[in-house]
Amino acid sequence: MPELPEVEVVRQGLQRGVAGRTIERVEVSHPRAVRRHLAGGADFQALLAGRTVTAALRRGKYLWLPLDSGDALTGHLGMSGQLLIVGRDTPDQTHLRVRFTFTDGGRELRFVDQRTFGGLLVVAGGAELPSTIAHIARDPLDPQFDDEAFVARVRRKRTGVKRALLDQGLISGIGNIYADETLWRARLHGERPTSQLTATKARGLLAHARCVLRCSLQQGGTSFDALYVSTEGVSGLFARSLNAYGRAGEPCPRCGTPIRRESFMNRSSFSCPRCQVRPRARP
DNA sequence: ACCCACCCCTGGGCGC
DNA sequence: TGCGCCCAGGGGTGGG
Repeated sequence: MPELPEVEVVRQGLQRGVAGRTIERVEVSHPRAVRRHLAGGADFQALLAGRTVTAALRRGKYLWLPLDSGDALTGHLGMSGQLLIVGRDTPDQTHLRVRFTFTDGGRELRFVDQRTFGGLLVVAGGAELPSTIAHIARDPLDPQFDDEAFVARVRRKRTGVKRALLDQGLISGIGNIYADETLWRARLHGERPTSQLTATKARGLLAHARCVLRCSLQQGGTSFDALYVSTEGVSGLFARSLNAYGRAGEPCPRCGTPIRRESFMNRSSFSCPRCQVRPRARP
């Protein structure tokens, strides 16, 4: 569910609400939430108790909290994960999976996840960059993102533009919503072969992606329902600014042609049939 | 290197 | 009210 803007909003909430605090106790109430911590839930809890969180960092859609031990509490929200910072007297959420209490007696951190596609793990020595995330590219809002390297790599690929935008090893943080919004802005169909992009077009694509991500971040991300919220339980407002995603049958805000929905990798793609002409040849 | 199907889950919406 | 479908912002895997 959450893509870069949503995850970044959560990161900012963690930085404000958890960084500098010392974990007292960890309760794992659903083993699936820590399935990627191969040593098991008891080990997960033991590695965290008494540790101080030093920061809240993000790469793409992954988050991590560096610890004073040099390890990193690492997480991915999957489709429905939430990290909520709530008072101790807040009733347990239906899908509460992991609870963290802190030695200062203040608000708890709770990992709540309806579909359990998300998960947490402690990566040994991963404070700088957890090894489990090392294969993820930088995101386009990262100051160290290398534009020209991206342009060269994307043009070398033999695939469609949408697949490239969703390739977290090439450019991270973009999911189905922001891929469709980026393509709508760039007037490109997602099946357009990346090899046909001129360097100028590729730079433009990147600029459109940045624009969409920044704009969404400013509005707190996209929330279709209560499944995506910040650490404070607040929904984002970017859904009202979507031009293509989820708008099948509604007029294209640019030309009025009804937005089409197409099947794509067992999901959906939304685009304007007039502004975003489907290429004839396959990638 | 890439593509596809399929896996992991729960729940909301819809037609019947 | 119930049932069976389809759908949903994620990634990972294994076979072709």
